[in-house]
Amino acid sequence: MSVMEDTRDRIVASASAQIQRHGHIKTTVADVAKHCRMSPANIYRFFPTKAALIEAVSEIWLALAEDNARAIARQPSCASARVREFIVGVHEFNRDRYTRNGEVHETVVAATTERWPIVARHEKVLISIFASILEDGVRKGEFEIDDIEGTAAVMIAAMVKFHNPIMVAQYHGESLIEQANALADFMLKAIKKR
Amino acid sequence: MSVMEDTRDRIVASASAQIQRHGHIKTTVADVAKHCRMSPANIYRFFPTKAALIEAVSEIWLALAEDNARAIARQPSCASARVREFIVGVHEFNRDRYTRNGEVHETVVAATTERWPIVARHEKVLISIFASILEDGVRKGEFEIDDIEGTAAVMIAAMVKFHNPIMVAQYHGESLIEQANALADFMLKAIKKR
DNA sequence: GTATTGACAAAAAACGAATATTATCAGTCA
DNA sequence: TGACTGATAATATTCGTTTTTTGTCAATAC
Repeated sequence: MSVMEDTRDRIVASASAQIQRHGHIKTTVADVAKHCRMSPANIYRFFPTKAALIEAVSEIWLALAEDNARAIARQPSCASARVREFIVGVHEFNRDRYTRNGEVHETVVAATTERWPIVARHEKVLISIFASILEDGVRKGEFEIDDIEGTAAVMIAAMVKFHNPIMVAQYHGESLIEQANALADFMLKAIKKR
Repeated sequence: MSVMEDTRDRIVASASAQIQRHGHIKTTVADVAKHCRMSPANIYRFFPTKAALIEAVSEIWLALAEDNARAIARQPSCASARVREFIVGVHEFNRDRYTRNGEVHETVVAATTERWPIVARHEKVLISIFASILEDGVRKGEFEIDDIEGTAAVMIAAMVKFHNPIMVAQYHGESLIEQANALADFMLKAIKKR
């Protein structure tokens, strides 16, 4: 079975490379198959549809964003600093993807627009990572919050302008770092203990 | 000159009606001209391009949203209640336009996506209306805010998920009223005097 | 007997000629 | 003299056709 998983990974890696070059619309199952030296039909033994393949690729890209968020959450700085870093850092991650890897970003935008299941899951993960910062802040007496998960969800919703791939592309890739910092300042007022 | 302004208004009204029926893409300058019983060429005496005409129509629709926002800001309730009403009410206004008048909403979405100048102006107006609520709250000792205009801008940015026409359409017209209320609760914590 | 493929139907996309739309401007009409 | 139009060039869109792509499955190969 390991050989099958290996083949699956090769397909995903090849699809990922193709999409980065040509975008997910121009990338055909036949292209991916050719680069894997197999027939298009064989792809369908591993993925029920082309969409499922693209989804598997997108999942990896979203996981990169989650890794980035987790790295910020685990930093040794105080919780307030990490809240700010999360808001600004996730924005910058998205913006970099837009400017440096347009095809990848476009695929993530499609996933968001068409509301693929992986995106809802991704949002939940981000909320939970952000909640871990809040929880830490509460434990250390930095923050005062009743419902940590609920507050994390509300705060993530307030960050939509800076985190949502559609919005990041919408603002034509311009940096909203100043504004993101201002939002951090504002939101910290709501949770800081005094 | 009043006769010219009158003609201009007739053109805008006719275009508005046509767009509501058929959308701004299917509406042609010839259609609008026919309904005004004039030649297409004459439209161009009043508007340099079709886009300028659509913009004039959109301006009126955005003004309706501003009127709605102003009505909320002027209510006799306390500032906190008006902050909540603003957040929820502007969301509901957008959602209603999406569900009840899809073609109009689609045009506003195009204006937002393509960043027509009127949209930036509209956002500034909303910020200033919202700032008037904040100012009132500060004057009455309800809120404690340093930079009122700046805070208004940040808070409007945090409402993007609920106010931005693209986002409202994106969420498929579903009601985010619960979430909007939760955001109001959260943000009020940041500005309420204690 | 499991992995893989070639052949193929259904659906989608690309293409290109025919048609419609935008926008201009010299000229009419009142 | 100024509001308006008809004729028309440039551009964009539609629509029908061809080609490509997606997805299936019985047949093949290892």
